[in-house]
Amino acid sequence: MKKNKPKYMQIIDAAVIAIAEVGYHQAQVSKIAKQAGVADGTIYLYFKNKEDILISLFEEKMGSFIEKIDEMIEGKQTAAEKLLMMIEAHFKNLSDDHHMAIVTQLELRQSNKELRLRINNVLKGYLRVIDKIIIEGIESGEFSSDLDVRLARQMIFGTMDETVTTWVLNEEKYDLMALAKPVHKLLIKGCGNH
Amino acid sequence: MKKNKPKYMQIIDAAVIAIAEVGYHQAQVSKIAKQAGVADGTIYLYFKNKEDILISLFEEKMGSFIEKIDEMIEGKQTAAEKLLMMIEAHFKNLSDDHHMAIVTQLELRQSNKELRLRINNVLKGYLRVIDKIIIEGIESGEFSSDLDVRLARQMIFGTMDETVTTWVLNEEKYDLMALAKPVHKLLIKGCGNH
Amino acid sequence: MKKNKPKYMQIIDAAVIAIAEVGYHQAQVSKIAKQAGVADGTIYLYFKNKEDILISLFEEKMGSFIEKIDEMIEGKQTAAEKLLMMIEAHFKNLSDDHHMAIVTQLELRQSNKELRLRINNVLKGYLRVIDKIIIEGIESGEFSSDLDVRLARQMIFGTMDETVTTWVLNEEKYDLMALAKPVHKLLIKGCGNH
Amino acid sequence: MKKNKPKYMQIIDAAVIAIAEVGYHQAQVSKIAKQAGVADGTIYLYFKNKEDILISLFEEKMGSFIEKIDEMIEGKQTAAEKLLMMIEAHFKNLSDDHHMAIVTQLELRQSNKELRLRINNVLKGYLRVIDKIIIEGIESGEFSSDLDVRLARQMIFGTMDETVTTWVLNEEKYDLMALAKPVHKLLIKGCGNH
DNA sequence: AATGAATGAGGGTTCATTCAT
DNA sequence: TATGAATGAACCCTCATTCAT
Repeated sequence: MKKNKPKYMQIIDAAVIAIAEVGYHQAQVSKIAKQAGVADGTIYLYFKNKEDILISLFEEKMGSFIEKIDEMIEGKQTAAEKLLMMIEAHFKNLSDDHHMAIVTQLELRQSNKELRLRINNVLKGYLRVIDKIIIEGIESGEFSSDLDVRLARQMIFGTMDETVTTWVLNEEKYDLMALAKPVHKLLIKGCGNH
Repeated sequence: MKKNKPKYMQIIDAAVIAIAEVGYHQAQVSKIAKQAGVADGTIYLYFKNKEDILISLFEEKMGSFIEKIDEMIEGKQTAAEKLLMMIEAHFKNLSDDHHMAIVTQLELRQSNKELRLRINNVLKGYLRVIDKIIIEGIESGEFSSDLDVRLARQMIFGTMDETVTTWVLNEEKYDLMALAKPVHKLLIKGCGNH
Repeated sequence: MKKNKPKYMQIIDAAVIAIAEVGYHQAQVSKIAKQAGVADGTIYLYFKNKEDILISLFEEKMGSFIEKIDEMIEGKQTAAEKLLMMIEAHFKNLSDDHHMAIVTQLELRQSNKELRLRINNVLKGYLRVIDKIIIEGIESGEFSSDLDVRLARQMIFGTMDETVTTWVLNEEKYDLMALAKPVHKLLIKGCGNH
Repeated sequence: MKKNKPKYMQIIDAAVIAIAEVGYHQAQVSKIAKQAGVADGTIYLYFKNKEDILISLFEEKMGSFIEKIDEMIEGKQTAAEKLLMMIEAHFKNLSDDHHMAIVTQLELRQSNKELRLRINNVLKGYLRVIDKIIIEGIESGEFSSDLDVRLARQMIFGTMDETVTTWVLNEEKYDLMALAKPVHKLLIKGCGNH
């Protein structure tokens, strides 16, 4: 598999940095190659085209993130605990990687059809995790029984996403992690059973 | 003022259509000009460059939307009613204009610095409206007194935005307006005072 | 005749300034129009196209210069005196009009076929004046009898022109007029009869 | 060094031809590329932009010409002989290369600031050669001791230049080389010591 | 596998010119 | 005559991608 070859990740990591620094369109393939320490042509031994780098990058990083989340959540009992775990993991993940945060929140919002399709495909895995938590919460009685799963998921994801985007746009001037608990409280109340 | 010149709005409307159809990058200036029924050069009598069309388009449409919202909200008594009004207006606005919905939710998420800056500037007006509702809700006792305004705003805007984006990505196959009430209920619960 | 209409000279004078300041290619027609205080379209009531302005400008200014020279020379007796008169007039003419000096020495050296043709046509009148002086000098015995008229003319014109160009390129930092006499002496020696 | 790469000279030679044929402004980069047998983009691997081709072309050709002249002059004893050698070399150089003659005498007289600056820089090398001859002539007593070096240089260069330009404008209908001796005689007389 | 020189399609923008008023 | 809004042809340059080595 491609992913085992060292240059594959080398290029992906270079792309994250290059794209975060100057934006996707400004990040020429030759710039990424230079950053990765490989020749321009080498990029095309590992990626179909420039867009493929962007998508692969997301698939790679997000894929491992979802796996990690899944594991972490297993260990928690209640839906509320699982949700908190997820929010914290989500925030921590992006807090820890400045470049990736920019790429995720800004650069990946490119509006190309194929790009969007493949990104949404990856995101689906994440949304499924959220759905699982919601359904579990409803079944356990933690969450309101008439909660619309799709809407609840949109609220949860939308809120987290908006929170991170705002933080990135504010140049990460404040502590994102500190927002995990209050955001969680807000969402729990929204989903909750009162 | 530019806005009184018929060609100004003519070009903006053409741009909305052209960009919605093929995306911002694929929408050549000449294509927009053709759609508007003007010469290529005419575009540059009204806009500094291509990007300026995109921004102006947003400023124009969003600006008038915010004004409209502001008026509509005036007529409502409680914060909850105002919030519902806003969500409904937000959803209706985009439901009614297929092309604009695509441009707003997808194309405007371009990652160019200046673009983002000017868009955020417009958005601030919208966020202020949301903030006003939240603060009013807190003061009237409708909303929890320990509600963090910024977080609540991020939840409200994030949820609405995510809901519309999902709807657009699903090719508007279902009725967005029907989601206004349940989304409102969800958000009210989240902000609410229990 | 066009030349009697006030706007004709108004535009020409504006063109000299605009072209001297930013160069022919940078001097947009609209800029010249503005400088002249007329509408863009008005230019085309007096000139066929942009290039026609440049040529007309030269024809106009150079034409009257040649006439002037011709008259001044009449009054002089010897060929040497006539030559000095001409050199002094040539240098004075360009010394007195900074903008015109730039246009003549630099901007008019555009390499467009038609432009060159018409400019040469005007120049011919000047060269004829020089030829006349040379022939007179030969006939009177002042100049060498085996002087090649064309070569002598090229020496005279070439030397004057190069002197002015060098002066312009040196940003007119020294007194051009002061060079008239030494240049004259040099040329007389070259043409002279020893 | 760039100059060793075959494509560099290939493009320069193509540019000389293309520019001589249709003029600098009419000579599209794609036309030059085609003439050179390379892709448009290849041009930009060797030149900063279109103007850079024009300047490089001059630097390249003139640079080697000056070197050549310098060597040839070494072998001559008197200043007069050196001057003749230079005039002959100058005329021969342009006689032998029809395209280059056009480019040098007409196209390079473009009035762009940076262009002029860099061209003058190259020319300085040439003017220094002329100065050297003049000074030598004065010191050896061949030339008048009160000769102004700058003026003499302007006469020499101006006369040669004007002679070549006239010849080019007359479509090279006569033998330029045949003028070397008479021009030399004229100039020597001008500089001479009588 | 790796290189990097070469490719060439593609498009935003300028500005001389026109023409309806 | 005069206007100036509108026109649209024309072109340089970038950069993702290829391919001979």
